[in-house]
Amino acid sequence: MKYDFAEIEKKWQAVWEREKPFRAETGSDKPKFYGLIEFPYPSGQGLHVGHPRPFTAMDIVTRKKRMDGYNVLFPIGFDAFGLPTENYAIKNHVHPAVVTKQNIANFTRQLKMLGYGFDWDRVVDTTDPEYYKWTQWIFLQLYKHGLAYKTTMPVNWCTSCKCVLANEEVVEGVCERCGAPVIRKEKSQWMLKITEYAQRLIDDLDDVDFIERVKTQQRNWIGRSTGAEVTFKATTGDDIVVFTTRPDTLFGATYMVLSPEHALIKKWMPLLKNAQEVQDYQRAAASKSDMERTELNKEKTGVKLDGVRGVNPVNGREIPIFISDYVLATYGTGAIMAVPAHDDRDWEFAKKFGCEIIEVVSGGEDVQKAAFTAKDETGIMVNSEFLNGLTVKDAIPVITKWLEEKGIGKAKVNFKLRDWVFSRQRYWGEPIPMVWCDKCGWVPLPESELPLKLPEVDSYEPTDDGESPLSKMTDWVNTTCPHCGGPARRETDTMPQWAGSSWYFLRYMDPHNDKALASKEALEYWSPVDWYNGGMEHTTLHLLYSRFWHKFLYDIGVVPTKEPYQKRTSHGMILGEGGEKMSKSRGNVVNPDDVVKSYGADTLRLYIMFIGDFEQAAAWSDNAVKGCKRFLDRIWNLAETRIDGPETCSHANEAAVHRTIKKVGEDIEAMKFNTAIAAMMGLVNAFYENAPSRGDIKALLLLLSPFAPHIAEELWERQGFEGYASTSAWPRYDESKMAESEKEIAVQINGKLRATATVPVDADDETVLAIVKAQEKVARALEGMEIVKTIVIKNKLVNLILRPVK
RNA sequence: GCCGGUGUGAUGGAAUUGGUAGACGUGCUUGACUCAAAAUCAAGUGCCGCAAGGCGUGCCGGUUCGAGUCCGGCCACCGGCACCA
Repeated sequence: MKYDFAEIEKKWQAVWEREKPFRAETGSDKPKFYGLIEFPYPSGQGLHVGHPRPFTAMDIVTRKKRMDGYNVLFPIGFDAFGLPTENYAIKNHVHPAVVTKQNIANFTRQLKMLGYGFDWDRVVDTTDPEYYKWTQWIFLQLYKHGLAYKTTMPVNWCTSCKCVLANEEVVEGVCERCGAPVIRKEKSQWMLKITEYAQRLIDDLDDVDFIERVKTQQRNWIGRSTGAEVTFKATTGDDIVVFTTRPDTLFGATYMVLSPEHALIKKWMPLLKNAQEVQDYQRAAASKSDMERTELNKEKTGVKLDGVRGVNPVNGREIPIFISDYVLATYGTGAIMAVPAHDDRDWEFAKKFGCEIIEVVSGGEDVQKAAFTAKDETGIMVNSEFLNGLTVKDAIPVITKWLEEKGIGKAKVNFKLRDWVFSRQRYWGEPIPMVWCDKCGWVPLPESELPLKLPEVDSYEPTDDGESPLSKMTDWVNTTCPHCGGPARRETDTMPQWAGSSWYFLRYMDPHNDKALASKEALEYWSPVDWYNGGMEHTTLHLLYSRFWHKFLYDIGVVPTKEPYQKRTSHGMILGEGGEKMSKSRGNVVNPDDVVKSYGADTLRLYIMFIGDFEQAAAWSDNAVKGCKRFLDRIWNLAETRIDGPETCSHANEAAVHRTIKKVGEDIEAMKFNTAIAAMMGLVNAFYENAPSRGDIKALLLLLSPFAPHIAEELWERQGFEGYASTSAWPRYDESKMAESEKEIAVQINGKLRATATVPVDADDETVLAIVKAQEKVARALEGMEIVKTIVIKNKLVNLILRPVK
């Protein structure tokens, strides 16, 4: 019979549906393993071939863990709030909830078609009120602990989505999602104080097993820098506080720069002789978009304040004050001391505006020609009174202590991370459970009133004035104040897409609980997630946000661990056939439905893991898919009919079987799925040379089971083995059975490969040398030569160093 | 500019602690089966050379009996951050 993958896959999927062999059991005595993948956004296009890569990888890992005797939680759900659904709803006049339902049904069909061992009883959907009740609950806790606040500030505004964005969602000045330009807009927004957790979000990376590039990317994004805050006096008597990472260069500060938005400028305006010029500059800076500010990151501009000067506190020198947009209002204190001799940006500005450049660190080139910025021991302090002669490294603590003693400065740490803008002016998101009362201000909804459900509306379009569509729903908006009972209005903005995904992994632990986001028992049992695989694009978004929420939940005693995820890995993208990104416009999108139809789910699973290094991007190849199908066909041919005999390995294949068991097991743990499959292919090739015994086949089917579960199960049944392959124990290997009796070793002469020799394994050096020297090629090379040195590496090689006999 | 990653046959990619470079797959060549093709099975396939032999892991140099792997110096490409003081 032919390998009828369609029939076989249907058959076993029905068995899994009925018998639920992949259900997780909270509280089991077995050791637990929680494997997590990023839950998909159920788009209208359905699953993309990019999805099966991480999904199959974690399916393999968890299937193996199950076979190793673990109680495995491998859940799935849907991150279903979001703009594409809402936009589709607007265009087609369907309710987003209806669209979401259809899309989830389609995704579910596709995921089941691929044979993943999810626990389907634990599916979560972020748009389900029973789910977002708890998202809202977490928001209320954040509010009650002072970590959610509403404020008016300039925010990122996507001109196409008509919606504010978090800093993390702006990439090179454009919207991360739609690519439209982002402008600055003053809006009143809910904010979450992620900055309060900045230090811990860095520190606790030391305790988790994340791949290095994830850790560094998070550290870079949080952007910690240490230095000092120093108070300069202005000639008006005002204090100007600056932040610097180089307090050692204080004696070289020859001017100051304030950001155009700095508060003191307004106060000084009447004193300025060039007030008009200053105001013009402020206006010009304000109208620049993010794009212009970053892209035009070239020529420095600025205006000198005419009428006010600063005083350098270390030497009492009066220095000019400028305003310039190269100083950011949102970082540090929005003001700097400029040390042109030792900072590239200050140097450039000083050259253009003719400011004095004073060297205070020697060891570089002429500071009139370029700034000398080295921070290490190469520089020695000069022109700096009591710091002279010290290295930069030694000078920093000395000057910091001095500033503290004089009361004009102190050590200070700054972060690039900004608070999280948490409001969106859209319909399809969680309503923010807050009420505005003219008498009481912002009042949180009582927890008993959760979930605050989205109202039914007719139109989901954001309003032209940038308000949420909910603002038009007067019935819903107008309410009573939970505090005083007077008339009040609901918050009409909704939460960002990232809200629901910030805690979903907790809900999986206890998805049907209506008393808490999850029971204490479930949280204690399953926490933390043991292994979380996901995309690099979520490193500064989802991963950072969910770590923040989890730390907060830990602080208020809800969750038992400081960190949500013990291990984080990341997969490379699947590219189109030509190595380009798959996209509808390029027409190179591969649909998993088509592949399954032509080759079957097992072939797709195998191919997507065999395609290359899991962490590296890989290009799809229709031809190479066939190789994986061939491999399964070859296994089918070997095992289609029952092989009788004892369930032990055949003599001829024993070593190969044991080596493959070891290799496949280790490779799965190391995410080297491609070489695991290569090893199995090698074993099958060996079986074509030496017919496999019943035991040989049994081992192969068990190894294959996590990768290609349907065919493995079918052949397992045909062979008449007990139970199911997918719930059997992972095979064991025996090192002593892996060794072969003979080994081919390399024979080098003067370090160059000249021959190979077959020697008994672990033979002593004399035996090996005797065999090697007896070889014709070696004997010929030895003529007229003497051996100067002999190197023998057991079971690997012999190297003879020769020179002519004199 | 800073941080991280990658560079290996026609091609996707393999190579423990430095120890036979190119596993496994694709493609290609040849043979078997077939009226024929596909499929399948078998053999071959880094480059130059009839051969002996020589040359080969982005480039230059070094350490070593021996370097894809270690050290120094470059180049190219990919990703992240970017006027963060």
